[in-house]
Amino acid sequence: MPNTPSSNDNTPATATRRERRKEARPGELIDAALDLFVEKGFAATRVEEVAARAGVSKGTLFLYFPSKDELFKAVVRENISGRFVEWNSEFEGFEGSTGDMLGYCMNSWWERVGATKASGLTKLMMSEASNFPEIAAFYQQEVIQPGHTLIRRILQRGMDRGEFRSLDLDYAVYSVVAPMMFMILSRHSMGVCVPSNVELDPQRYIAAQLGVILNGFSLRPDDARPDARKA
Amino acid sequence: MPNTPSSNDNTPATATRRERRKEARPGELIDAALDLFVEKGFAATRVEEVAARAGVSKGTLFLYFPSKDELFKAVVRENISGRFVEWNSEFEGFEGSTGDMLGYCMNSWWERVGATKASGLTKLMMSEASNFPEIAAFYQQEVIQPGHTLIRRILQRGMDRGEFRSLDLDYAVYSVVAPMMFMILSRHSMGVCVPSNVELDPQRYIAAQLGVILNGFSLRPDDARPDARKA
Amino acid sequence: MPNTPSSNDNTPATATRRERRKEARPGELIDAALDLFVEKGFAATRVEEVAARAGVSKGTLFLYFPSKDELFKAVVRENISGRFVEWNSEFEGFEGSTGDMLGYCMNSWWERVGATKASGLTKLMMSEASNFPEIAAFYQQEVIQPGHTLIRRILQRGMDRGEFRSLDLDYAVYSVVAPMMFMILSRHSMGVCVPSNVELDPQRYIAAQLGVILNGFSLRPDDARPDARKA
Amino acid sequence: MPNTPSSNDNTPATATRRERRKEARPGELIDAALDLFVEKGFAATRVEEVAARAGVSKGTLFLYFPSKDELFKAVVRENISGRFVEWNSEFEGFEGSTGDMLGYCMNSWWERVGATKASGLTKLMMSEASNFPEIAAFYQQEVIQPGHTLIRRILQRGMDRGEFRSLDLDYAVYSVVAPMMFMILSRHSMGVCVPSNVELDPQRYIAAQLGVILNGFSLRPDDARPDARKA
DNA sequence: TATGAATGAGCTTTCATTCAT
DNA sequence: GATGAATGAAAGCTCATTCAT
Repeated sequence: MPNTPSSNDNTPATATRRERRKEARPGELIDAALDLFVEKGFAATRVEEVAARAGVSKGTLFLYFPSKDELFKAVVRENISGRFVEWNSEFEGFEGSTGDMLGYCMNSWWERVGATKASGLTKLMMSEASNFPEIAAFYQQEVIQPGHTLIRRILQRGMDRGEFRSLDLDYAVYSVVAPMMFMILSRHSMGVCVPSNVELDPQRYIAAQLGVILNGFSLRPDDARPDARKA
Repeated sequence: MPNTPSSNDNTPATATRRERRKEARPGELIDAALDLFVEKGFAATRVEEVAARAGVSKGTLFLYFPSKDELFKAVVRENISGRFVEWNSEFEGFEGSTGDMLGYCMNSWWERVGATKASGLTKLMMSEASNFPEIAAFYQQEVIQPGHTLIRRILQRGMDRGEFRSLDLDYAVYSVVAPMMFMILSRHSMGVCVPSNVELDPQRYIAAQLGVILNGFSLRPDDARPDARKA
Repeated sequence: MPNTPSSNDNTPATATRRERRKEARPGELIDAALDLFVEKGFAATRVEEVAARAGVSKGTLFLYFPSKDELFKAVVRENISGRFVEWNSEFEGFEGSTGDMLGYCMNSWWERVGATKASGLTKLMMSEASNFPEIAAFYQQEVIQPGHTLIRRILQRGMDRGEFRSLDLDYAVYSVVAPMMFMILSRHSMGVCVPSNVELDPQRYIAAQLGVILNGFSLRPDDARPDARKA
Repeated sequence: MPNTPSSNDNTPATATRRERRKEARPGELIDAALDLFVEKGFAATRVEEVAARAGVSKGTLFLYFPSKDELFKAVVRENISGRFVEWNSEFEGFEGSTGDMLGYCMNSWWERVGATKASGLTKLMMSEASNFPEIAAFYQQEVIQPGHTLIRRILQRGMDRGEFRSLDLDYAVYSVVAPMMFMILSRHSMGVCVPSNVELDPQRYIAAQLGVILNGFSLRPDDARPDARKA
């Protein structure tokens, strides 16, 4: 609220340094944790390191997060699952073609997650999910489910509006998801996905995948009739 | 098999049973380790388990591999060896349409890799590569490069024969690779890829992805005069 | 109670509310601590809980008691104060048989101590005494000594009046004390005294013990010529 | 088996030092643990101390006992619950009067448990049971239950044989148990039970309690008739 | 005086690695 | 060569105690 500076005049200037610290702490810890989790993985990151990077002691971390698990969940919430409300509402208000919509969706996902440190969390889950079932369940519920639901709704919209051909929805979702996941992996897995000395250009990569997908989803001349009657 | 000594005639007669045992040890340990690393991940696998599964003691394992890290490296090196010779020669002799070829390729990859223990190796690399840079480089050279080259050649063939539209080859490859990698992940990562209580059916999955891809690669009516109207 | 100032007239008018508060603090903390120490033991009670129950912050507790240990000592000291004056005077005036007297004594002890929070103090001493030698000495002087003396006097009265047989007084005292202590333990020690799913009924328990004790103290026919035949 | 030295001749003298250590380890650890648990309590004893006192490292302790809890259980089994088979069989074979039997029982309990370090375990349970429910349940099952059952059987025998009067068994048990527990407490609780400068003499204490109890259990002249017909 | 954020020693348990036998 | 007993560094978490405000 940069345009309502006077409205805070009654907030005492006495908000002490300590109080300000206290409010900032969770965020500082989450930032530090994101860095380290992404860099070293969940198991290999020691809470003491996280605390140290945030400039506090081990005990202080546990003042704000009751366990390492909860710290991780907070990191995920802050960096990924929190985004879905925004995306969902963008979907609701979108006016253009479903193809544009899908493109917008993939590109903005890339900007807000894929290109950021947050994408490291996805990689991390792939590596360590099986060792931390509770975290895996959380991630699955907070990230995977909403993501799938959103994409499903987009594809459904395309079919409803006659823009896409009739799709096996349960599986078509993965035509969108797989390239994105793959992109993340390629950025975090030391060339285990992509030939060395190749650096994928995200924009071009997304454009290419989108091109194939949209062409793949589109009505073929012969599809005109069979689907027409479906409605 | 102490009672079938003659069946081993091709082994030098000078190799006593003990020596043969000794030579077999590393292989047995590597097999056991592959199973366990794939099943539980690198960190969660205890060397004692590996030794036990190979039927030796913990100490013995360290006789053959100086550390757990080295054991891991041996596992990967041992299991990657010319996996592409066969496929390449099949490509040379293939007669049908490039669409069929791609379908054959994906399905046979599934049968020979995706559905087998070998896919565990892929998963292993994705999870652990960043901790073993040398191994990642090795894997990338022995597996990633040849794989990409093969798919590239297929797509090129499709374009050359006028079956596929003009593709950005560097990126189109991933339309094929990504869904396959994703499939492996979903099978090895405890549902961090796929919503819980959904079990992907490989055949249906591959069929669906192939459907989208081939449609996506295909010439559109307007493509006849390639890219003319795109602008 | 800001609106009932006159009701406190007997408090010196010079004591401001804040000062009164301040004087009450230690007592409130000690009460809270007694409850919690009894309920959960010394080690398992967190000072923060004590402070919370007393309605102050952790820091405030340390303003009044320099350490958890000192808090414990204060709890015991504060709760032991001339618990035996009353009983002693009742003993002086008692008119009935010594058997009735003992029964009265045990039952009233149960009502006034055993069944109340005060028994928690006894339990506390039994559990923690060895960690607080000075306190143990204090308790022993203020509680154990007077208690023993009282019971001794009762038994002596019984012998003097020919109601009880000749007893080894130093040890007979424990026939009375032991069952009472045991009762307290059984009520505070999670069934380490009494088989699970058994809940002792105090009245019945006391009646049973008293029955055995009185029968045990009573003159036997042969006791007429005391101890004569024992050899 | 000091009289069968030659029977061990076939044991190879090659039982290495290491092997001998290995067999002795659990016992050494249990002994060390008993000492420390009794001296400092369960919670306050660190496993590292136990290991150190047994002359091994922390890790070694966990080679033999999977957790601190299990170590404690082993200590209890070794020092208390193991005794009940012996006691029970002694009960079966006992020929004398039930009074003698009870006396024998109390005295031998004193010798084998009460007078030994093992009695510290009982004190420990009273202090810490509520903080370690699993251990409390174990103790209750392995020690309290069998003890009560044994005493019950003795009292029942006395009643069956017309030696004891009709007793409220559920509560009479405590006439035996309470004095014993009390004795233990007095030895471990720094004079919280017994006046200072009094050192209870166990033999005399037990004799005195037994005297009162047996007299208390015995048939009174008037009991002769009513109980006589009960049979 | 009162607060409560911050600290850090201390505890149990795990497991790769060593080495005497 | 093979064993497996022994080691000890680490790691997550708790809580009495301190001290800036």
